[in-house]
Amino acid sequence: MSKEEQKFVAHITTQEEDFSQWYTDVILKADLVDYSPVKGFMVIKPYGYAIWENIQRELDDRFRATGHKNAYFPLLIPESLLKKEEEHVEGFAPEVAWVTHGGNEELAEPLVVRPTSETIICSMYAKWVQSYRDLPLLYNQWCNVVRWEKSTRPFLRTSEFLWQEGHTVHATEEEAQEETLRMLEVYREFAYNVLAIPVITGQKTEKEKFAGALHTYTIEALMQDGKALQAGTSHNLAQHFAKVFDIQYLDKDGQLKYVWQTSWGVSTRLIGGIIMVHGDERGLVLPPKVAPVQVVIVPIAMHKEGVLDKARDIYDRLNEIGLRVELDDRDTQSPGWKFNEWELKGVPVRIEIGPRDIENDQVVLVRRDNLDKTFVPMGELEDKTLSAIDEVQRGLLDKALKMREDRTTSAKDIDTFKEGVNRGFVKAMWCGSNECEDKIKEETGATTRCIPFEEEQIDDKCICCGEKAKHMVYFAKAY
RNA sequence: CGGGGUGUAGCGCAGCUUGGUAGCGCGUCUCGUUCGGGACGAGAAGGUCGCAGGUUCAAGUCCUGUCACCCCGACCA
Repeated sequence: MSKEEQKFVAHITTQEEDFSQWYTDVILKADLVDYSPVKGFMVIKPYGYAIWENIQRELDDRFRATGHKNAYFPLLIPESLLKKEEEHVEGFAPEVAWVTHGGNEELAEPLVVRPTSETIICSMYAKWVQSYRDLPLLYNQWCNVVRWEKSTRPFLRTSEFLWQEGHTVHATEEEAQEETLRMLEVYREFAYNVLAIPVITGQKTEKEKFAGALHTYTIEALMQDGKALQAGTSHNLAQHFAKVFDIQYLDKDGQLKYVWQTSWGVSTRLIGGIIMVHGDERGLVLPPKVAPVQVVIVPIAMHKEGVLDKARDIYDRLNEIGLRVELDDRDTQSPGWKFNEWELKGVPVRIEIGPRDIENDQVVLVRRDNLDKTFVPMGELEDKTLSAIDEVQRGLLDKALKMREDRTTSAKDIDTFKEGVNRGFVKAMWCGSNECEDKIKEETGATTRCIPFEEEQIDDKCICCGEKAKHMVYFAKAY
């Protein structure tokens, strides 16, 4: 590493030294978030929020394409509604925020700030669903939820977070199961193609499933420090909520029947995932598809005749073809300073334009993922920039795939297992018992991430108790 | 909620042991020179030392309490 680089990276803790601190340094210095006066609540600043907006747009398109409509349900839920489904209350009661007063009046019934909206939505669905002709209802909402967390970290776990929650009701069990898996696949495809994050898909164990669900499915991503991040979940709620909220419809055959339900969600936690999968020692590295700024233009010696005009011309041409471009024409910062700052902010492509380039009718193009520099003839500006954007997106995915592969092992014995979970995912056999799951967690710090859809036969015995194995499971330490 | 750490100018820190009128670097503002990987000179602005009590002639410094943040666990998206 050169002296200059050392000087720069000295501002950020290295990943190797302390990954958590690196994460905190990066999100603050890249201007994604700031701490608010309320414990556990973060301000998402414009640059961070723009990432979320891009995630929203990409996902929302996919939700619409699969027949869903957006709606909005209230923030506050009466205590009695939350308490209707037994497992659900038990799961969420310890972390809900209560509203007990309206103005100066104490409320007759306390309200909770939604930790998730199954209950209030079900109470409405009970009114809206009468006939099989009303089904299915395929609604989604973008909103905030509050869970009173004991320890918080920006994006990964905050007391309030932004998310989307899809809530659907169906006439049949099969339809609900199809929907559950359809949306999981939407998440998987989105993570892979948009966030450049390859995820493992599979089913959660009984212990790890959503409070009130029959089955929970998950997408699990691996971070560069070897810890797993649950990046999205899709639940088959069966008729658990339908029965307590009395959501029934009159079927073709004249019979009154309960609906079958699903719910699914991803949150601003995804932003934490992007940072920890792609980031490097110079800061953020953003996948072009969600980067708030895809191309930054840095003029060199911009006070000189023609430089700024040329830079504006480049800006217009790239803007014209639909790229998110920014021209950094601040006269308070030197070019070198700007290079470092935009790298810290993870902008996928940088274009430099100076007197020398103008003379040669070219620009300098630099990729953020590998810092490769190329000279691009002015006539090929649009083509070469677009292909560079594609290459960065592809490059990040390839790198993430390789990282996950390097950090995934399989284990037949507990020692190999322990080594493996210090590096990443471990594939191992499991007998299916809660006891073994607990014991493994206690001894190794690793939890079951999921029972993947594609299981391998690593062994025929449970890694913990040695009894006959039921499933191959992905284990990891998790966020 | 347990263990550890930190709160002093916008940011990063020193000062605290041994109480005596608050400092450094970066950034900011003005002017000039610069501009191809964190430029340089000159001048200037900016702090009730996290908050609340207490001890003292005197508290950033000592004592008590409290709040917040960070890290590691437990719990959870």
